[in-house]
Amino acid sequence: MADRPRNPTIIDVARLAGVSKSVVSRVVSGRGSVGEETRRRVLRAAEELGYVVNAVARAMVAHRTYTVGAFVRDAATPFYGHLLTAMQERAAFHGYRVVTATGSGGFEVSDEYRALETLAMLRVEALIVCSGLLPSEQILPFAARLPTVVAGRPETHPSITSVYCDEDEGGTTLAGHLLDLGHREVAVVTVPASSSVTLGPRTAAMTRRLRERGARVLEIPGPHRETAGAWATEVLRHPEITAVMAPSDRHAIALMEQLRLRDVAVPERLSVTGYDGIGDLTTSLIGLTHWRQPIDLIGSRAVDALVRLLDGEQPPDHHQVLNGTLVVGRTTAPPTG
Amino acid sequence: MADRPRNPTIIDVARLAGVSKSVVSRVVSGRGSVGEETRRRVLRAAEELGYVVNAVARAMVAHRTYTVGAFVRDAATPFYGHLLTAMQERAAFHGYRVVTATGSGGFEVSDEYRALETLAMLRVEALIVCSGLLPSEQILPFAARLPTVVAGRPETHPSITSVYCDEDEGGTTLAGHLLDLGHREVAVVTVPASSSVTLGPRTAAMTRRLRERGARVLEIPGPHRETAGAWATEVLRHPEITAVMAPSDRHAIALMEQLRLRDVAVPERLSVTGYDGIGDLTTSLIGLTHWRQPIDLIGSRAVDALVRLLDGEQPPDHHQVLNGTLVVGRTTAPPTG
DNA sequence: TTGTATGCGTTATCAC
DNA sequence: GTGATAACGCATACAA
Repeated sequence: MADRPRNPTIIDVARLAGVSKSVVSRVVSGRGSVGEETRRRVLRAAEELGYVVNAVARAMVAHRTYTVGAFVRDAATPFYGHLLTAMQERAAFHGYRVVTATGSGGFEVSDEYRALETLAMLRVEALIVCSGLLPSEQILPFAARLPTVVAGRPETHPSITSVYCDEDEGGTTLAGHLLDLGHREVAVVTVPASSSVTLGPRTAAMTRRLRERGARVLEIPGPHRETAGAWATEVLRHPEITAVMAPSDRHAIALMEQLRLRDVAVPERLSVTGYDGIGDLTTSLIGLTHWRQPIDLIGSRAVDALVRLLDGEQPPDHHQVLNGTLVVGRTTAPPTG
Repeated sequence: MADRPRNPTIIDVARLAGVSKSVVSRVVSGRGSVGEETRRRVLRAAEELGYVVNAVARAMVAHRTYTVGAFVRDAATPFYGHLLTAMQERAAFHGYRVVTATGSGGFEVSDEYRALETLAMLRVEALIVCSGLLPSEQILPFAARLPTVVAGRPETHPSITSVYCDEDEGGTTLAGHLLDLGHREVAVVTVPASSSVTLGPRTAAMTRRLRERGARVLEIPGPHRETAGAWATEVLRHPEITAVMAPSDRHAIALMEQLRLRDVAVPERLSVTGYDGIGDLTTSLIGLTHWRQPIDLIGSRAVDALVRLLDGEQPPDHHQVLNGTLVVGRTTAPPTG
C-alpha cells in the first residue's frame, strides 16, 4: 500500500474535541454515559475528521467481530449466489455481518481449504460452509474451534450442524414422475459421490428408484457440463431410451442444447429432467421439469441455526432436512411409440 | 457468543515449545531467522495446539490487511455473481483476499451505504464497488480515504477509477441491428437514469439511435421485471410495433414469458432484444439476441487497476471502457407484413 | 460524568 | 539466533 494519510483514531478525535479518548470511545460505541454537550462536541469532531470506527482494533479487545464467515463454492453458480443473498439478509436481521470467501472457481479442494483458513484468520465468530465439493473431514477441524453450519448439502456428521434439502427424496420423486408417465428405458447422467455430495446422491437415488420399479437404466458418467455433447451421442446410440435425467438444471440445459443441435424433439422423442429450480433457468420459456430446492429457506434456517449456536444453545434440530417440490414443466411427457 | 475455549496465541505456542513469543512470531510469519531445530519444535507445538494466526492482531500492528473489499449489489444477480468470481480469482492472483459485502437485496441506497461502511470498518485496503444503484456522490467520501475502483458501470467522476463496458455503444449497436433488419416501429422498455446508471443510459441510447435513424419509438417505463405483464399488454395495444428492446436479458426473458402466455410468436410477430450476455440466460435454447459484456475482463481489469492504485501508481487508464459484442440469436428477424 | 491505566495478539526494534 | 519491550487502536474497570 502506498503511504497515505493515516486514518484518524479516537485519539485524534479526542484531541480535537478536547476530551479524553475514553469519552470518544463511549460516544462512538454507544455504551456508558456521556454528557449531552460533550457528546455533541465529540460527534462534530469525528465528523470533521472523517473518523470511522476501526473494527479491527475493536475486535481485538472485545473478542468479538459480529462477523460470520460464509464460504461458498462459486458465487457465479446461481445456487450459491442465491444462497449467499439469503444468508446475508438473515444475518443482517440478527445483527451480524457476513464476509464471504469463495474458492478460485477451480475444482481444487486445497483452494477451498485455504479459503476457510482465510476466514478463520479473520476471526469470524462462526462459519457457514456451502460447497458440494469439500469433504466433511476437511471441515471438522474448523468445526471443532468455531460454530459451524453446513448449508445446502447433506451433512450428517454428528459434530456438524446442517441444513439441507433431502437429495434422496428429490431424486426419488423425479424418477417416480418419469415412471408414472410410463418411461421404462431411462438414461441418468450420473455423478460419483466422491466428486459432489449433492449431485452424487441425487443421481444415485434416481437410478435406484428407477431400477426398483423395474425400469432399465443407462448410466452416463457426466460430472462436467462440457461433455454434454457426448451424453447426447451416447443416449442417441440407444434408441429404446425415452427419457434422460440430469443431475442439475444446468446439466439439463446443456444436454438440451446438444439435443437441439441434433434435431431431437423434447419431450416428444426424449423427456428431460433437471434439478435445483434456482434462478434464471426456471423460466417458463424453457419449462424444464425439475426438483425445486427451497433455497431461501435453507439460507435463513442455516443462519438461524448458527445464531443459536453462537448463543450457546445446542439447536435441537441438529440436522434440518427441508422439503423440496416437484415442478412439472413441458420437458417431460409420456413416451411415444 | 457463548464462552468457548480461547483460541491459542503465540504465547501459548511459545510456552509449549519452550521459547519466547518472538521466535514463534518469526516462525509463523516467515520473517527473520530462526534455528532449524527451534523452528521444528515451534511448528510442532503450533500443530498440537491448533494454532491459527490472528489476522486481526496482525493487521493491527502491520497496518495492512491484504484484504480488498468488494461491494456487490446482489450476488443472486448473475451479472454480479460472475463479476464477484472474476474479481476473487484475480485478487488471489495478486495475493489479496476479497471480503464481500452485499446490500440486503432491497433497493435501498442507505443499505448499500451501510455495507460500504462495514467494509471500511473492517479496514480493507481498497474498495471495489459494483452497483448500478449507488450514486457517485455516495462513493466519493470512501474514495477519498481508500483506493476505490468502480466496476461494471459507467463512472466518469475524475476522482474515481473505473472499468466498464460502454453502455452507449451497446444500446446503439442493438438498435442498429433492429434498424438494419427493417424495423421502424419499436418499443423500448426504459429505465430512468436515476434508478440505474447502467440500465438507464443503455435504454436511452437505444431510444436515441432508433429516432436518429427515423424509427418511431414507444417508451415503456419498466424498472421492475415484475411488471412485464403490463409491458406486454402495452406493446400489443400498438399493432404497428414489430420489435421490443429490453434493458437486460432478464427483462427480455420476463417479457418473452408474458408474450408466450399471450401466444405471441417471437420473432415472427415481435422481435425481442436483451442485454448483458451473462450466465444461464445465454443458452442457445432461447437464442436471445443481446449485447454481451466482457464480464470476466471487467472483473480482472478492475482488480488490476486496484492493485496499481495500492502500489501507489496512478493508472494511466483512469477510466477503462471495454468493448462488448453483439450476439445475434433467434429472437430477432425482419418485420413481417 | 470524566479521565487514567491496562490488556487484547501480533510485529518490529532493539539489545543480548 | 534469541528474548525483552514498545507500539497498534480500542474497550473497560476503576479512580477521581
